Amino acid sequence: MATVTRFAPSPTGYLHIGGLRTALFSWLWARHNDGKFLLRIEDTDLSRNSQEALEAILEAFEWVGLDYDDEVFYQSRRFDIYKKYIEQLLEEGKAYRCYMTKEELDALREEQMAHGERPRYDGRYRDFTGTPPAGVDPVIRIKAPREGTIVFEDGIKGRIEIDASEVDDFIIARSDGTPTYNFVVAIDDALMGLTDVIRGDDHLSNTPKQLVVYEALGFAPPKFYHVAMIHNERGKKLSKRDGATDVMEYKRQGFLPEALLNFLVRLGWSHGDQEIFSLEEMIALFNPKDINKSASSYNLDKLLWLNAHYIKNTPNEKLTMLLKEFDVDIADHDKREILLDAVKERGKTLREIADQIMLILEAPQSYDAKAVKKAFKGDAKAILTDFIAMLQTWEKPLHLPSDYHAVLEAFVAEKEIGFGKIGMPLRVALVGALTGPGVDEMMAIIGADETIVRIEKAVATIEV
RNA sequence: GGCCCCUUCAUCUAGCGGUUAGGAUUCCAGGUUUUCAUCCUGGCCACAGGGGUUCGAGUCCCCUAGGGGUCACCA
Repeated sequence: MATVTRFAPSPTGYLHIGGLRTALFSWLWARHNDGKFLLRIEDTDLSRNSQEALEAILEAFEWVGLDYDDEVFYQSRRFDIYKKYIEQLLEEGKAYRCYMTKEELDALREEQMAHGERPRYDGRYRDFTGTPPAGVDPVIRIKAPREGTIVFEDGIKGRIEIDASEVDDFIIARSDGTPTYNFVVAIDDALMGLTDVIRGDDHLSNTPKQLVVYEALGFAPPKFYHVAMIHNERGKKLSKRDGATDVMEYKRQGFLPEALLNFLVRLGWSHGDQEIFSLEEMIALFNPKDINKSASSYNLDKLLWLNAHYIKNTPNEKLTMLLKEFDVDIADHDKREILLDAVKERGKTLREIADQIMLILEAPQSYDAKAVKKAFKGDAKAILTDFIAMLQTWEKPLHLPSDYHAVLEAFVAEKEIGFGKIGMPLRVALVGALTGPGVDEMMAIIGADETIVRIEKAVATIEV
């Protein structure tokens, strides 16, 4: 039997990073087995859905490159299917109408709480045969087993046993006739042919309910894998206050999708000591049996490290394209390769790379005070002035970093000075700071004319 | 609170009865780099606690503590 997995978000907000991880696990497992990965939109609560949320989720999927098979399933378009099964259960006596109003239910709950009991439906209409109260639109409840245990073998947590008393006759259709979550999930998972359901372990307590539905309908349940949550750096549930939880926020911050996926796949899953995984390797090596039982904490440093790694290994052509999102267009720059090679190992995000590029391409507006103090001293002014002269009278071509390097070498030889004597003030003159790529590379990138302009401008600021 | 799940360095993790408890990120120290970054080398740092079982326990069992999840006419 071919593996079928799914991701089933409700369109109530953006795609959460935790959701992406379970989606990734499901996707990997389907691809690993040459199976299917399906996308199902859980929009049965008509009042909470939004089109924007749905589009945001699909956009995020596209960005990270997770593709899904078949059409997208929308639960809101499958109400007649659910209705059929509700009627079937009603006829078979496996479900029943409950005429308790919301108010009565609330009152019952309060009373139970007051007695220190667990709030729970008391089953008062389970075997009701009398005349229903007038003016009440009933909900429909499913008959859950009254004794025994509900058992299933979780692919990650192992054997899970829940006492039947923990599962009450839960509502499968609201008083307006719309079906509820645990009911439709079970039906769809069965009808869509799911073999493996990989989801967050916040669903662990839903599983017994869904198994009640499987049982009532005579469906064979899939294999369940409940993945522990991702916590924040303080071990609490990941929330908006912990920084980015929206997948698309990572794009905006300059992360590469392959870095994000690599980061997420290692949160709760591992393959020996391996840290770097290409998508192909993930597909080849992933197996849900290797998923960890325990919750993991989000760790930005590691993501940043991975992102830097992937940026370093991204071809310049692709980098050029990606950088356009960050207002850097160097597609037509004749020293593009030198520029990117010089810069791609100096930033952890595309945004940082973009900043580095602009730092080189644009003449400095100001000079870092510390750098000035360190570099523009002694005979720096005279040295820079003489260097301009040498550049202007240089006879050989000036294109590559090596060409400029030759000038530099000739200069220090003639002046009988150390490299640092010219290197430091030159660096500050070019970019206003004592950091960045080699000065010969920077000169090659901006060209001899611009180099001279920048040095002249710097020289003018040096007193003495 | 009931029920369920979880517990190895600060963090992600390896381990599947016998290991100097390994790797990665962070941090620190060197090296490379005229700077910065990269890169390389080295270092610091962990089996939550207590009982068992066993010749032997991070690994198996029990208890305690801590953390998390869930208890809707939401999904």
